Amino acid sequence: MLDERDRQILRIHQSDACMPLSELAERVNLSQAACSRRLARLRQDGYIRGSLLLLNQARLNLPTTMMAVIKVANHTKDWPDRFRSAVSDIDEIVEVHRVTGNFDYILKIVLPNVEYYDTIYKNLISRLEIHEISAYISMETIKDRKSLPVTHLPSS
Amino acid sequence: MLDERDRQILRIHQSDACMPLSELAERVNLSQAACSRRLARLRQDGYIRGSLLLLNQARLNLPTTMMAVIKVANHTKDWPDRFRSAVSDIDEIVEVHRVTGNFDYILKIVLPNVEYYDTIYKNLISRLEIHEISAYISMETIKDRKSLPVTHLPSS
DNA sequence: GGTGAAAGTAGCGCCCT
DNA sequence: AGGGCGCTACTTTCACC
Repeated sequence: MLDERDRQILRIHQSDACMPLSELAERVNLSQAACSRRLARLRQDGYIRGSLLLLNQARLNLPTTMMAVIKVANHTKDWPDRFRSAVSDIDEIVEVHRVTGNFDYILKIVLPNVEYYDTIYKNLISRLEIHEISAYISMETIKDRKSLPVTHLPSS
Repeated sequence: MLDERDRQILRIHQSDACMPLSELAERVNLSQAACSRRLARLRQDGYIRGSLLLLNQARLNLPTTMMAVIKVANHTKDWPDRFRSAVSDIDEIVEVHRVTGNFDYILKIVLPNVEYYDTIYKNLISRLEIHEISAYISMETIKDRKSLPVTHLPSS
């Protein structure tokens, strides 16, 4: 289990993967050696899976975010694999969840503009039998924490 | 504008913020100095906004992901601010979009379990007048690329 | 854009508390 | 389990070509 120090390390380090060990150690009031040991353990135990560079979506000419909900036409045996491979192939689809309730899937899509959605749409319906698909344009991203809360860990 | 090398750098570096310059330079067939100069420029021009540590959601006791859609009861003047501050305060709400169409907001929520959603729900309705809120449990995350496609940039 | 040297870091082992 | 030290190896950065 993790103690408060470990949680602090994850919380602070999470938003800056490139933070030098010296700074991280200082912020959690630990020597570099101790901090390095803890980091190694966190990595070892699978708490830390990797690091990412945070790119500027607008700069990459992807200012538009949309969400789409999909209902499947026929829940055939080969559908899951075909769906998976279709959404995998489309780079602009960044996130896909299979969900309970009156939809089957919820997608997040990033695009150069709203019109470009049509390209994605045509691509999808050309490869899959979709019963219903509705798209929602994000007018404003109110919150987008790329980090996770470190508050639900069982205390040690 | 960016040339193919710059795009390559972003594409490769994106999925590993901690990749040593030596490796990055080698993979794009550039000297370390040249690669470093390009990186500095990309940073300067705002393509790179920062870095993140990718944590293991399950390990953090947050194995459950849900999506929620919300319709506002009354579109009053003070609603946007109150909504923003409510969702900001709730750590488990990781993403919020204000959208067009027959919903007003779409949320992404991470949780220790499905039951915990009730806590979030009660928290939200205690602070806001919500006309309709429906939650969808993610049974399976089919795709979740934390990186962005680097394919829509105007070629130089 | 390439090269080479100089300064700064990380990571490791060690021993001690 | 943490602190402090010294070591080596590596990374970054800066001059210059």
